[in-house]
Amino acid sequence: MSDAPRYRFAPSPTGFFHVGGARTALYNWALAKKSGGTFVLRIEDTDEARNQPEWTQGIIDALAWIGIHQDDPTFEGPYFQSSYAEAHIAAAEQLHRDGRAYYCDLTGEQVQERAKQNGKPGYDGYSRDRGLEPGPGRVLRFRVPEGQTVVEDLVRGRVEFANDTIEDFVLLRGNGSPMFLLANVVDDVSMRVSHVVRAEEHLPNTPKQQMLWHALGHTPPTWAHVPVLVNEQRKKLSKRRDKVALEQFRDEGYLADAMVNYLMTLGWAPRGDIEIVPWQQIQDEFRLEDVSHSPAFFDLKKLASFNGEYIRALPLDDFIEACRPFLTGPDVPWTPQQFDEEVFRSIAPLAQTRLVVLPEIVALVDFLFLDAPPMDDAAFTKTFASAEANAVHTDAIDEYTTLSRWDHDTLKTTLEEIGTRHGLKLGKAQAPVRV
RNA sequence: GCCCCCAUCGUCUAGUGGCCUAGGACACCACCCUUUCAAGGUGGCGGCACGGGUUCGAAUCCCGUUGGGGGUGCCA
Repeated sequence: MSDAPRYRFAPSPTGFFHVGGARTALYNWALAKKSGGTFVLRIEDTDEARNQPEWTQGIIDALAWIGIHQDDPTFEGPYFQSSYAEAHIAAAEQLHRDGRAYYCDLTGEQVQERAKQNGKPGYDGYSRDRGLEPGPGRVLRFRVPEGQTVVEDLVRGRVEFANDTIEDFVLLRGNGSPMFLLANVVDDVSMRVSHVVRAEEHLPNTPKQQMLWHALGHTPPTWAHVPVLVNEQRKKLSKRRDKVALEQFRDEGYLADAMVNYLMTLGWAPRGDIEIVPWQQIQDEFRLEDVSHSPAFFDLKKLASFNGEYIRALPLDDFIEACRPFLTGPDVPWTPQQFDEEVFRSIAPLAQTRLVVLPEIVALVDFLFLDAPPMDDAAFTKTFASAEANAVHTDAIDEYTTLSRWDHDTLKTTLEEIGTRHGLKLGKAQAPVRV
């Protein structure tokens, strides 16, 4: 058995891939790659019914987009948590036999009632010593030991929890099915996970998992809880309020490299003063110990800036290929007959410095393929407010129509002359023509 | 309520007791370049939450306050 580190990445199948999850995946991936270890993908849901194949495929596709490929030797999985229920239950029963867990017949309501009477929230350990046997409706609870639990966290350091603040949590539901916490630990043990790198929101349940590791007779993994990504209100990014689906960024014309680079600068920074760096450098330099402790605001503006830089840095052919989906899709305003690949090719270098996201390419080049391209009404009204502007425009149409040579210099000289005739300098004269 | 985490420009960060008059990036502003818009160049604005310690010396260590966030399910 190899002792190379094994990093597990465990998203739940929610129908889309969260940008925060993407960053965590990238952390795990960089570490696995750098160490010669393994990236273990586990689809996290104990309920078989919720595992939709297309959602799993969505996760795999999204991972592939950001460079985490299923066919890479570093990649292992996907595993489905729901298919290991038997092992989870067996582990729970073992815990019961060992006296580390006990059955309880209180319903959720009864637990709450007792809590109210006690003046203390949570389960009070009512059935600890009642020696109940398993039975329908009875849950199996973990017997939290006395003392304290110390979590050694790679990004946060030493975190202490007093065990008496942790209630005897449920391992098996009344219907016998395993809870996520248990399932997680059992799977981590059997998949020989050595490093658990996940979002900070999981820190409070880490002592529970750690106790389970010990109770099951194993040494807990190395923990690392990375800060969450937040919105402008400093709240954790959520699907309801915020744009968080990685797939959406992909579809809206963000480059994967830009996205990856940007995500990695949230909570971490490469050495030196340059933030835009190749993945290889990120992979080499990334360390969990250097990850920031505080939440990071996901800034669309900065992402846009990164994207623009990455677009500009693309070799021409790559740029053209990157634009293609947005030039030939069903939403494009021109017909395939109107679109001219060669014409596009010649103007592409000019367009390349003007894009923030790829779909903007359409509005930039549509006048080349359309008889009547959409106009900016505001700009039109403003520009054509003066008589001179209208005159320049009319003259330009006349003269451009009969021009012998249609090139940069001739066009410019002609327009300059027209402008002079109407008392306008080139800067002003060209405006109506451009509009 | 209880538990846990966090705190450097508006934002993302560098900084691990003297290299800090706190560096970079995004955003913003100005100027340059320019036939437009961009791109590019130059410059500017702007920050160590507060109060106590420790130390010859603190953004950096300790304590407290305040503020923010997360967790507290027979969800994952």
